Amino acid sequence: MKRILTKLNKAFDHRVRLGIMSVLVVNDWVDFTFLKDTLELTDGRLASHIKALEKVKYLEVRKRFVGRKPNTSYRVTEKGRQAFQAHLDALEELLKQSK
Amino acid sequence: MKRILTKLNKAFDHRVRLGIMSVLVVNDWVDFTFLKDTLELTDGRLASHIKALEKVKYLEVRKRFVGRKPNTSYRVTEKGRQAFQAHLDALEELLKQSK
DNA sequence: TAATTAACTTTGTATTTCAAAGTTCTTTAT
DNA sequence: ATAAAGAACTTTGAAATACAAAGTTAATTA
Repeated sequence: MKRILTKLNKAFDHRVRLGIMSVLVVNDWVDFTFLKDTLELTDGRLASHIKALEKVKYLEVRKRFVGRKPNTSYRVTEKGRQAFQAHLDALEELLKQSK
Repeated sequence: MKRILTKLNKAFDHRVRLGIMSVLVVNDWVDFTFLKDTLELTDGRLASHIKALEKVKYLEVRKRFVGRKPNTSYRVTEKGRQAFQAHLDALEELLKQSK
């Protein structure tokens, strides 16, 4: 029960980033539009939260053309997967704490 | 799986507030100093997050003297308890989402 | 040639967070 | 009586974050 809060990752403080991560941990290569539609975000808002996760290397990007359309996809890195799992573990521990 | 993000409560976006709530849901009337020590926060920082939770009526306050010392305690309101539970339920749903 | 689509980026504002210092009230020490 | 200390804040000011709205780029289809 030590240092409860330090184990929670501030990269995941925001619900939009929690949403992005939770979609990405169960799907390999998810594209921008899918995330945008699933999470019901404007493209600017989605882009900025993705950028924050990219910055700490929790996400990687792939840009290509699918048919004739540009397509950008993301997937979680190993580092991101571990960080997210650690965050969830910390959350769980926090919540099952007894008196 | 609809409107995933709207069910997450932004009052609980921050890890300090998650920490406060998780202590309060399992303890009746927790005092300021205990929260401060448990969560390892400065008093200013703790006070400001508590204030945010009070503002939305998730916490109530009791001020009194214990022996000769002033003592301020907090407990979660019914509204707060429900909101927190709803948030945790939403989190769980978010995380168990499948492809 | 014009309009559309995808995926951003930029701009400007508003909100949030924080440390550090200041405050109030009461007790204890000198 | 005066000073110092403790509890629980509040205030201040600065930095970081978040957001909507508008602008951008490159390729595509009408």
